[in-house]
Amino acid sequence: MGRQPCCDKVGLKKGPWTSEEDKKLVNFILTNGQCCWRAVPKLAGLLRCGKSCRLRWTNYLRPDLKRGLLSEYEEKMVIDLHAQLGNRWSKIASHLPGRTDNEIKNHWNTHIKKKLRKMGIDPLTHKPLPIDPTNHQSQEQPQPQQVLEHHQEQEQEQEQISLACEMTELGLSNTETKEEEKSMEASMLDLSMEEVMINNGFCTDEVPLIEAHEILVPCAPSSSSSTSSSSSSSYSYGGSSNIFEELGFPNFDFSILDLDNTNVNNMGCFWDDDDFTNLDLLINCDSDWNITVEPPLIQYPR
DNA sequence: AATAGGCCCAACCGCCAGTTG
DNA sequence: ACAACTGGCGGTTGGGCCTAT
Repeated sequence: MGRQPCCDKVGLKKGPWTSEEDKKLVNFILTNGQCCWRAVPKLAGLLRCGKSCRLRWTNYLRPDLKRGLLSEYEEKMVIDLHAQLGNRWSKIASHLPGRTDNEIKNHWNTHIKKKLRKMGIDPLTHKPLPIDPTNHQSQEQPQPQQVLEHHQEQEQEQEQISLACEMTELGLSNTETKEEEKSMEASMLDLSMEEVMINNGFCTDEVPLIEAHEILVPCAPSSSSSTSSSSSSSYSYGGSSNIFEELGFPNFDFSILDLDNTNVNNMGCFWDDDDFTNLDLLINCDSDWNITVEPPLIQYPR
């Protein structure tokens, strides 16, 4: 017997999500939590495949997502992690709080790959590209000495980044400002050579991934907007630090969550019974969404 | 102003691993 | 052990936006 499709595709909508659909999905998940995705579209009144709902939520609607381009610091981390993990985007994303695998994959394919090639580095192997003898005069192609120098720079950077990765593991990531990044780099440089040596053999597979409760969710609009820039996307909700705001939900301040509480973990705690008081605050307030909150149907363990 | 081409990213597809009965 | 099923992952693509001509 063959594998069944993930959902009954007849009559299902495909393509870009409308804000109305987003509202329905967000409303449903805020009310009921993340449950069996297969059931979500039916229960939420969406003509979508469950998989599509899950993707939309995880890649776009999740309130803990950072928006905007990756900062230089994040980019370095991605490069370093890619060198160690390869195209395991979800693993890489797990080291960058607020970033999705899809986002990182896209950024890699559109920006970083090109950047590395331009610098004479093979994005697949992270080693200097072989010099094309037929094109050695090319301006694009760096001279061997340049490549070597750059590679040395890269190695130095990677040492720093490895340390940064470790700090991320410790929950010290999520620097929001250039100043913080700089001070972090500075403090990284203060670490002993011994630590640096240890980190040369750093392997992310050998260390636990960052736990959800270790992720500090920014309350204020992310400064990523500053890094994200001018060229920030003009897509429907692009550039916003808060999708709820964009969708017409009142601004959701994550500071209402007690981040020091060990029970608190990113979204997990979000759905705890105690936090529905906060959700009430969020959902019951005036908005043209006319959201009516019913008691959570089922609390699904995550 | 028109348009062709490139860029970017949200979303889809197909496969795989894990879970359940 | 096996089939059925779900969730998750990585690769790919379609279409809107941007820019150069």
